[in-house]
Order: sequence, then structure tokens, then C-alpha cells
Amino acid sequence: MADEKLTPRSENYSEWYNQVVLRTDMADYAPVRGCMVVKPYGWALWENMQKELDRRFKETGHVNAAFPMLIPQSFFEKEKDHVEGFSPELAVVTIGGGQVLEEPLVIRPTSETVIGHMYSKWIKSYRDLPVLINQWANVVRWEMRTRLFLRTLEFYWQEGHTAHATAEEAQEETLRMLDVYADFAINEAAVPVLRGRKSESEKFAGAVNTYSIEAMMGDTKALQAGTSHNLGQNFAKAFDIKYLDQNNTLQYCWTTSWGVSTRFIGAIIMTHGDDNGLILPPRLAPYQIVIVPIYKNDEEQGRVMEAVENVRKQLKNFRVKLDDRTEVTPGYKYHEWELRGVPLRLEIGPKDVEKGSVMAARRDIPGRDGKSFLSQENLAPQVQELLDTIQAAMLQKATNFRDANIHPADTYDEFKQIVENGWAESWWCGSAECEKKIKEETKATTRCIPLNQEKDGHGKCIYCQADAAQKIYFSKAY
RNA sequence: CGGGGUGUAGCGCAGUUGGUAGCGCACCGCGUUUGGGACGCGGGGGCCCGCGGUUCGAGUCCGCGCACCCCGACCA
Repeated sequence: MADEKLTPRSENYSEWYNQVVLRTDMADYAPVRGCMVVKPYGWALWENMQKELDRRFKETGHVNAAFPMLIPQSFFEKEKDHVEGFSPELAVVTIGGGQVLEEPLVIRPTSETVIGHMYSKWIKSYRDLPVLINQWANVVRWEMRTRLFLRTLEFYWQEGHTAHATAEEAQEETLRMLDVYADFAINEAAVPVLRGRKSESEKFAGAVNTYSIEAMMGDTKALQAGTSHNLGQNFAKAFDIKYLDQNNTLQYCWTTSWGVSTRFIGAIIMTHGDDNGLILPPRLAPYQIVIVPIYKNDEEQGRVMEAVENVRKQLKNFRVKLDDRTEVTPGYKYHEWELRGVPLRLEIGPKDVEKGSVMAARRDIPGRDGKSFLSQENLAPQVQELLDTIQAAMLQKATNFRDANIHPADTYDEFKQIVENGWAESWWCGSAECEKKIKEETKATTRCIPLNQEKDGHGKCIYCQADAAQKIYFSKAY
């Protein structure tokens, strides 16, 4: 599997990315164009991500449910922007059981419509609100150009759908979930995302406002890593989601939706990876630790494996892989587990048996500098500390990289230079026209309008020089 | 859907003026190895993308399909 050198990132970033995904056994191409198989190693990472996200959803009062994959086509015509946004990329079932269907069924690209339909049946009174439901699901969007994890015809995600009595509550929920995503990204994945609001042209089809977390990849391109939409009353009106308030007056609900997908796996790969392959954050890695035993003969093997067993027992609360294969050499194993991004490697050989030590090698610091000896005595706390250090170092490194590649742009010439290889933070008048022109001329798109800008700030639009009240990030994006 | 490219073993490729298919890696067996990608010997594996031509004979030449990849327009 791991027999040839990876293409270096600097030589061809997307080639590097593809090779990493395929060679680490995260995923494989499926027989249908644009579809992928998530293999056990990739799925294990996704399961750890799911666990952390799901925990946060539950902590903020949400419950899980499952809605159907097939949606009547007519549902998509009920919300004007939604149909415009999604109809080009719908997959539609027209035959069932050998019969042409009376009404074609859409394979869900997202579930606002069918969930909106159900909510209209379920919600009668202000006492029924808020409704806070999430589902873990797969969805299908017929994309033209696909990339493993980043854009596939079918992908896995969670989609939260909530209904509220007031506009304020819906807005609070929208921002709460944006914060949940940012917290997950930063503290679990060590991906230092930036929060903000999307421009009109970049927002979700049918939303009043879309917020996103934006991550910077190793080539400085941006990746939208999660979105949270305030849908206002658009879907409530389209699907007739109404409740009686305390004054016995019929009111439309205010709804939100929010999602994070397997695309985030791509974000982790491209945020942390290096020329030797993946580097996975300890808090999410399928294996946090790999143990490589080293011995020359049966006699040594006996002594070494005894020590390995002792170590393994001490580390039973960690996700540990013991690589006890005899058909490959230790050096081969080092390369393979480095490629696969295991944060910490423990080597145990005859010398360690003698000294009561364990050699620990950090994945995030290559070579000698990342190596240290641990004592076999009381090993678990030492390992925990190392993993915490690695997690923190990964976040710090990614944050430094991000900050080193975001620059304020004062003139358009400067701007063009910056977005060649980084993000520009610029004043923007808010017009779709400037946005479009900039995209045509530089390929940079608006990423998000940061939430934490100074009140009453003013400047000149980077493109048209008109008065601008907000700053926004521009960059090339995946 | 435009522009370019490629289809030969699991993967990466070679295959001369047309003569019945090979290399490296991977895989299987045996032996020696094992603290940074080990080696020797032996072995298994093919509808040469599909269909139709030309020819005594096609992986190779000619049509027509199909698939995939890369570059653009569209996107979580």
C-alpha cells in the first residue's frame, strides 16, 4: 500500500490530497462517477466526529429523528428560491416497481421540504415550540465536478431543522449552532475556523441569512466547513407551518436549518496534512496511538511482547492499535502509520525492556525532535499529556498559518496580489455586482462577513470605492 | 455542456513495420531478516473498455459507441 513516495504538497496540492485519501484507506472510488466508498478508517474518523457533534446537539436541547430519502417532486416547487437553487442538481426517481410513477420522487438533496411538511402536521400550538430535531443522513446532489470528500454526488451529513415562535428565537438558534460548529472545529478538529455571515449570492437557497464557518486549507484556499441558516418564515409559509399563540392568533413559525458533512474530513486532511501524509487530531483520530514492537528473534519477541501487553493494559482507555505484523519491518510500519496520521507512535524494543522505557514519536513533529522516552511506570498520564500537547500544538500551528495568510487589502492591486495566495480582508459595499466582478477578475469569492467587526466602522469598497460599512473575507475556495 | 487526454493483471506502465502479451509494485509459498520503507528462490493471476470493419491473422490499422481523468462554466 505505502510503497511509493507521496507527491509533495508544494508540487501538486490536489494530487497530494487524492493520494492521501486513497492510500490511507480512508475512501475509494465507487463504480458510479462522483460517488465514493468511505472505508472503515475514514468512517471511524467520521464516527468520532459524529459523537462529538451529536453530544453538543443533545446538550443544546436537540433530539434525533429520521426522515425519508424520497421526496415528492412538487415539494421542491413550493419555495421559489429553493427550487431555483436546487433543481439543476436533483436526482429524480421516475420508475418504481417497473411502473412509471404518477409523481416523480426526488432523492433528497437536503430535507427542509419534507421536514417542513411534517412540521406543519405536528405543530399546532405555541406549546409545541420550539421543535429541535436533527437527523444524520445521506443526501444526493448531482454535481458536475467532484472531489473525494469535498464534493461527491452522495455525501453524509447531519441536518438540524428547528421551528420557533419568534424571529428572535430563530436567530438565536442560528447563531447558537454556528457557535457549536466553531467549538467543534476548533476544540476537537483543531481547525481554526472563522465565523461569519454569507453574502446574498452565497447564501442557502431559501434562507433569509446564512452563516458559515470558514477554514483555511494548507494551500490557503478556503473551505466552507459548516453552515447555519436562518430561514425566516420562507419555509413556514411555503409549507404552512403555523401555530396558535397565547392570544389565540394564528402565526407562522420561524425556522432554521444547519449542517456539517463528511466534507469536514477534507478540511481536517488539508488543514493538518504534510508531505508524509495525514496528521489527525488526537481527539478525533481513529487510533490515537500505534504500538510498534521491535525484536530480532523468538527470545526477544517473548520479552518485548510481555512489555507491550503491560503497556497496552495501561492504555486501555485510549484508542490504541498494536501493529504486531511480522511480515513487515518496523521502518515500514513507521512510514505507514505516519501516512495514516496516527498522532503518537510508541516503539518498544529490547532496549526498552531493559530500561523500563518506551520510545514515543510525535506525528506532528517529524524526525528526532518529536521523539522522547517515557517510563513504562504510570504510562497513561504521560501519554495523555503528550496527546493534549499534540492537540494544542496542531491548533496553534494551524492558527498561525491562517493568521499569516490573511491580509488587509487597501487597494485593488494589493487585493489581487493577496488573493493569489491567501485571504484578503476588505471593505465591501455589499453589492452583488462588485462581488461578481471580483470573482471574474481574480477567482476569489466572498467567504463570510466576520461577526466581530467594530460598530459604525466605515471604509471604501475595495472594488467600486463606494462607502462600505462592513468588512468581508475574499479568497479562492473549494 | 465546451476544450484536452487516457482506456492492456489489484495498482503504475511497456508492447517495434500487424504474427496470439510483458515489466515494476502488490498478492501466495518457503527460507533468511526486523531500533526509519529488507532480501533470495519459487508461484498464481489477462474477454488487451465495447461493438462493427480491413486482414490468412488485430492490443496494434479504420469507423462508431462507452467510461474515466484533467482544464473551464455550476456547487456543502
